[in-house]
Amino acid sequence: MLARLRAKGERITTSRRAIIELLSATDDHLTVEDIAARVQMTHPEIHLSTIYRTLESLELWGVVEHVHRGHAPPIHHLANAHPHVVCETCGRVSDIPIGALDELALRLREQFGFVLHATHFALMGECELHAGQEE
Amino acid sequence: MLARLRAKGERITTSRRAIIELLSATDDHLTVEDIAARVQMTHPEIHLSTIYRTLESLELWGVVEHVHRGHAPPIHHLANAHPHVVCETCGRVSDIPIGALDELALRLREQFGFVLHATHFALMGECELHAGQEE
DNA sequence: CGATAATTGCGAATTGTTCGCATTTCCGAT
DNA sequence: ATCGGAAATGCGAACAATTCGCAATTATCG
Repeated sequence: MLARLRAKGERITTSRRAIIELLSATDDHLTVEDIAARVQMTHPEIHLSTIYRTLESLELWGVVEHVHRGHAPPIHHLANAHPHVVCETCGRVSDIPIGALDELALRLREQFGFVLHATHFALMGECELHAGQEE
Repeated sequence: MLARLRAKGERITTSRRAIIELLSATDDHLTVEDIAARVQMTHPEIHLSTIYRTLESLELWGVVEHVHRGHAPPIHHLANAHPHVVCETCGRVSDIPIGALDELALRLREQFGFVLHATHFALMGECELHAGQEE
């Protein structure tokens, strides 16, 4: 993976390595703050703004993606496109299968010419534990 | 509409009246900043923080809703639940039919027990003019 | 190694939103 | 009509998340 970046002619720096390793090691859905906290456990010198910039670069290179979750800050993970659902009550993020939005995407494209980016936002609602409550 | 609020025992104030009138008069998708600018044309004394609080109240009472749009600030409109799509390139917001997400909602509920709030976030992607470009 | 362009650390600036609090306003009871 | 008290407002300060400018550092190439 680092090799892939090197092949692209990008530099391998401490923060890039640290963030890629962190995201590779977990399936969690991490906010920038989460990432900073964990990266800084081993590399306290890595500044928050560097994390923002690193994530931005990694995203540009297709290594990382982020997902918007309404009121909550976005989450980041290795590029591995699948849609997400977020419970508006407890904040839990769950993955849903790749393809779950295909039918919708097709319909939007045919009827409105709109090309859905199904992984760049979360579907919001209530998980089974909180269904029925309001936000 | 104002009568409906009065019936609920809520007070009718200048900012509440102004915001309801503004939102009733347009189909646009307005950010808080848009709302402030327009309301303040006729009521310059209405403070931005009042607009936030008024929108919060109106939302609590089911008169107004807001929709999240990823990077862009949320938009507000009279409660009139239907889903939205947002072009990530030009920012344009379009309404899509009530029910366009029903099938998806049903499937999420059956398979994951997840109750979709189909109008509390926008579907992101590219409109017909910008399809193919990246964010 | 040494040059050089990319990247970082850092703090300050921005943006969007919330809060505390003194003052004002709404509205039901007088 | 007007009074009293709760509710809402205006205001500025506080906050949170993110971006920026810039000097110092560092990864890579020759």
